[in-house]
Amino acid sequence: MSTRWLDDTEMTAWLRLAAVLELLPGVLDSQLRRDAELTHYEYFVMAMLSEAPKRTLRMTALAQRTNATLPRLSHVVKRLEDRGIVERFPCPEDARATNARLTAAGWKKIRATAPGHVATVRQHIINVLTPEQLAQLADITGAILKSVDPEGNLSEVYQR
Amino acid sequence: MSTRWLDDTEMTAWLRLAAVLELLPGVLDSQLRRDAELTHYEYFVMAMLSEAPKRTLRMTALAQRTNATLPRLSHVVKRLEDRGIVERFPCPEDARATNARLTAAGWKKIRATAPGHVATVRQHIINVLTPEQLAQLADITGAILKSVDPEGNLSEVYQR
DNA sequence: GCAATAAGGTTGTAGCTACAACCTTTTGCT
DNA sequence: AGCAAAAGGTTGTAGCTACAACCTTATTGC
Repeated sequence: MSTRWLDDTEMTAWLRLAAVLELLPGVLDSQLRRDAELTHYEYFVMAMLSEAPKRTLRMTALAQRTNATLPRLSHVVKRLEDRGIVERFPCPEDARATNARLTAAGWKKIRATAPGHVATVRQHIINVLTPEQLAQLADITGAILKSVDPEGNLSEVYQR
Repeated sequence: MSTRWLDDTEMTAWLRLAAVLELLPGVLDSQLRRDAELTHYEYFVMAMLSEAPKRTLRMTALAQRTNATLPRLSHVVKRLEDRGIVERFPCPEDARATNARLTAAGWKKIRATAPGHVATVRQHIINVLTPEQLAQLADITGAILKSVDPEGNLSEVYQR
């Protein structure tokens, strides 16, 4: 089985994407950690809860929306719970399930934190791209997500 | 200071990019871990060494090319050294510096591992994009890298 | 010349994630 | 009904990364 290697164009695109994968998470994490003692993933969990009805979601649904495994989410939510940012309670309809809800303190915290985070995203992503490039980026990442997560088990943000 | 929030187009592009940041590393890592007991970062270190003259680079240069901090690289190289994949030796020109060199076993290992890794990259990135999108991706990631790493301290893969 | 500072690396450790094991409740089958 | 399998979560732990502290050798300033 002979390998088809990457040509120059393919290699450049891939190397740059790999560099972004390596560097961008650190940039996001360090702003949030400095300004709010949060990781980007923790922020994202709070953001998804804040947009949900009653600021509540089942753990499984929350894991999907944050593109994470359930064990990872479980650990993160426990830490957020210890900090008074979220609370967990059993789901009435299904005794197996657990609901996670953003507390009042958590709601206050994400409202205080969001502006700085959005500014960071603008600074490094939105503002450095043209509107056309932004649309291209949505299409490109949509295609990649479709192949990385074919069954749509995780986030559905890439679905039309 | 009032915040300018993200509109729908901006939000979609960013949510999808964030999902890729979260999911793609795991896909790459698990293929390499399964087939070669390597993380993607370890593979990348080996790849950069394999393309260098004498398969040797100074730690600082290697850290730059792999978009990593020196402490992280130092730990990784130590583990690779324990496995006989790389070797370290003092740099003759500068007594402070350390050189890292890919061993014969390391060279053999990356040659054996590369086809599977390239196939994974093709499957999830290259093959799901058109040639135009690939060029767009290179430009977009280039712009992001320029803002994330303005001084060009790290990788120079984004420079024209 | 010789401190002071910078450059190049290594090491220790806290904290986060992946993976596996486990428990409980629900669903499906017959 | 009753039992097997699936769904929903949690917990334990190994391993990797970030951050800070530290050591050694070069370079700079005066």
